[in-house]
This record gives sequence, C-alpha cells and structure tokens, in this order.
Amino acid sequence: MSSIHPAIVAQHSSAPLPQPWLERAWSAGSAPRSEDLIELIRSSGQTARLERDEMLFCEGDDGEALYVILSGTVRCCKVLADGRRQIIGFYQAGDLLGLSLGDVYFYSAEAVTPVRLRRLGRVQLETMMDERPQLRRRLFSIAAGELAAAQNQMLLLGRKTARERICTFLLGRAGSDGAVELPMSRTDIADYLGLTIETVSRTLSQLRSAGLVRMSGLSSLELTDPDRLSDMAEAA
Amino acid sequence: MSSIHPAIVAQHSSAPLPQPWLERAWSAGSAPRSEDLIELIRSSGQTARLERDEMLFCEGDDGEALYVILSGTVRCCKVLADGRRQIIGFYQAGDLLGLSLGDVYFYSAEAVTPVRLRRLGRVQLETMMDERPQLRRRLFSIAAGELAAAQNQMLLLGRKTARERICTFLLGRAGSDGAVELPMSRTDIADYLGLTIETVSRTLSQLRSAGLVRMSGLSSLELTDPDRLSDMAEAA
DNA sequence: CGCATCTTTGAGACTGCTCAATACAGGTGG
DNA sequence: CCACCTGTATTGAGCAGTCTCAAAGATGCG
Repeated sequence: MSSIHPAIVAQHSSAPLPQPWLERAWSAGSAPRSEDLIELIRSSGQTARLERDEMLFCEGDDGEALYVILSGTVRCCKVLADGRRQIIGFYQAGDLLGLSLGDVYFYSAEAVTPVRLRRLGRVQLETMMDERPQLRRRLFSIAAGELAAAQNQMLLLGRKTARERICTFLLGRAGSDGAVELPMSRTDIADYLGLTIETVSRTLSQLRSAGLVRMSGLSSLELTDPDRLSDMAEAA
Repeated sequence: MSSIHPAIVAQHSSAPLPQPWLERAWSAGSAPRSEDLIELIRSSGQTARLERDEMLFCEGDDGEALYVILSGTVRCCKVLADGRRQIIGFYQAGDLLGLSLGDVYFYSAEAVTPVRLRRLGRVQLETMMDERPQLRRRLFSIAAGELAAAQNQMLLLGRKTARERICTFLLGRAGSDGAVELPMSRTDIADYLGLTIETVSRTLSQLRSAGLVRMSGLSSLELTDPDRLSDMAEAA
C-alpha cells in the first residue's frame, strides 16, 4: 500500500499556468485564485515527475506533502474491494493535490499524462501558513472550492442522467472557445461520472449525431452548441 | 472489511454531545475532534432556533456565518431546476454548518427536527482564527474531514448498489450498541443516497427479512448483524 | 375518531449495464 | 511506407436493477 515515489529533481522552470479546473467548476467561487500562492509553493518545493499511469501517492499513505501541478493531468480515485473505481477529480496545471492534509491521503493520485509537479512538505507548509495569513486564507478558500466541487459532483452522481452527466462534464472542461481536451481515457471518464465506458461512448455519439459536438480524434472535441448543451446539462 | 468500531466517546460532563457525523464517516480522521472549538464558538455566538423544515440558509445566500449545532438534525441539500434534490449531508449536535465560507453558501440548510444552534459571524470567526493557531488547525482539519466524507459519498453514489448504499448509511449512523436513529424521512434518506423512497423502503424491508436489522418504529432500528451488514456495504 | 401524510408493497417500464463483436488508433517491425 | 498487432473505442442485443405509477397500509395530529 505504499506509493511509488517519483524521482525528485531539483529544477526550475516557468511554464504558463492554465486556469485551474476548480475555477471553472466552481462558478460561485470567491476571489480569483491568485498566482502568488502557487508561485510560493513552486519556489520552495522540489520538482518531481511522473510517467503515464504512475502513482504519486496511494489511499492510506501518510499525507506528508502538498503538490502543485506544473503540467500534465492527474486523476484522484478511490477503489472498492472488488475493483469498482470512482474518480474523485482530474487535476491540472496550477491545481493543488493532497490538500486534505489529515494523517493520511483519502484517495490515490495517478498520472493521466506525464506530469511535472512541485512538492511541499507538510511541516514546511504549516510553517508557511502560520507566518502568512494571506496564504492561509487562500488555502482555506481553495479547500472550500474543492468542497463545493465535490458537492456538485454528488449532485451529478446522485441525480443526473447519463446525458446530463456527460454534458456537465464537457461544459466544465470547455475553454472559452468551446474546445475540449480529453487527455484521459473513456474508462477514466466513466469512472468519474459513475457510468460505464459503453454509456459514455454511446452518449458522446448521440451528442455528435445531434450536432452538439464535433469530434476531432479521440481526445479532443469542440462544443458547437454550448447553449443547448447547457440546457441538457441540468434538465432532461 | 468488517466492523466499524466507534470505540472512543468518553463521558462528557455537561451537555451530552453525540458523536459528530464526521467522526464516524471519516475513519481515517486525524485527532478526535476536541470540544474546545465548539465550546469557544458556543460561548461567543448567538443562539438561534429552527422549527421542523425551517430553512437556516439557502444556496446562494451570502455566507456570513458559521453555525454550531447544539441539538437536532439539519440536512444540507442542492436542488436542480426541475426539483430533483441531492442531500449533501446530515448534521447533528456538535457539527459545524457553513464551513465553506466562500462568498456564498453552496447549498441550503434545513431543519430535519427542531434545532438549536449558535451562530458566529464571519468576521468574528476570522479574527478568532488569526489569533488562535490551534483553532485554525482544527477548523482546517474539520474541513478536510468534510472533504473526505464528500469523497466517500461520491464513491457511494457513483459505484455502489442500492443495498450497499443503505448498509453503508446504516453503519455510518449506528452507535456502538448497534442502535440507529433516523430522524429524517424516507424521502430525505433517498435524496441522500441517490435513490427513490420506494427503493429505500424495499431495501430496508429486505434487510429486515434477512434478519440483519430489527425495526422498532419508523425512525429507529437496530443492527442485529453488523459484520454481515458491513460486508454488504462494500461488496454485493 | 377522522383525515392528511408518510411508508410499504406491487406490477410494469425504462435507463443504463453486461456481454459480445466490430472498428479504430497507435506503435512496431518488415 | 505499409502490414501487422495490441489495446482502446464504438456499436449492437439482451438483461437487470432501479424507477415510475398505483394502491393499500401505518402513523400521527387535530
């Protein structure tokens, strides 16, 4: 049950920081996430890298560090004894991982794509939090956003139809131009939305037939009618 | 994967504070929730009361206060345009409400039973947090627990069968003696577990026929075989 | 005691799942 | 560069668990 630990490579780079996933999923969000926090952690942590499908940490491991993703996509998941899996969320550049710094991590984190990230030890983090009220508030606010996202997902999983789930998912990942990148597999999408891969695939095909999305390759598509899609996301 | 052991729970001198829901749902929890925080808020807030079904705050309202429940049960829920409802959680004496102090509340809070609670303004809370590192850590830890509970619920809603959901729910609410109090209606339970009232009712009847629970009235039952129930909670 | 509400039980329908076959994409070697 | 091969995605047919609709049985309140 211990995680494979990635090589820690002391290395700096200043890649662009795309909008974090949370910002979009959390429409009622408080202040826009400032980059200072991320900069701070980036500058005080160590860099790590993950291969595709490599595990960053495992459910049950000691929660010893907070991570900032510099590039790539990470999935966090919980698994039942018989293998059924629920993906808690996908995280991308600018997002924080392992925020629930209890004694242990409550979920496993794995790389969907190759990932670069920075690691900040728990002690170091707590020191920083004690010293900087502003950082503290920001982290609290990010945790609140995470909670709000989780609750939205509970609504989706508990009460939405397959089509609504897919539409919600696509809208949540769409850029302002309607482009959607899906670096994760259909299986990952299914496990995130509480469906099977077949249902995901079928539903996407339906949306395509209905002229709501245009698909260009397996991992990228375009929303051609976001308004209608938006209606479909919340009402059958 | 067997039984849950709510071992702890020492006797408290004054008001009997039932174990907060979080403690039980969050098996991997950090330090047991100390009462000092609750005492602190209790002593600095104003008391409020709610009638049955009365609303404390509504999704979208300004998140101006944190509440501690003194007695009674509260449900927090999110609702879709067409009325479908998802209950995010049930909260009881000792639990905190409105922790996600963003600008607005992300869900509505309503009284399941008559409720007494204490209210602490946001400004007041932030002052207290700045002054007391320990309080701060505790609140952060509680928020983390809330997040963990939400993620467990995502697993339940996304991947568990009706029977598994009911079993998980019952185990989560059982005292050490196997007694379960259900102050909420079947509709509330259904909306919490992502089911319909009929399915809830049928499943409870099945468990009773199978000799796993004994029902004494609508709102209270007893787990007669927690181990078997526990198996059922995670595997069909 | 009577009424309104909630719960339980039943029968049938439907969404999404399972199992199975085909199609596609990406990488490998000739 | 193309044929091959493996893993993933799509499509199809049938099934099952849960939902819907409906009625009867409890419960609680005035």
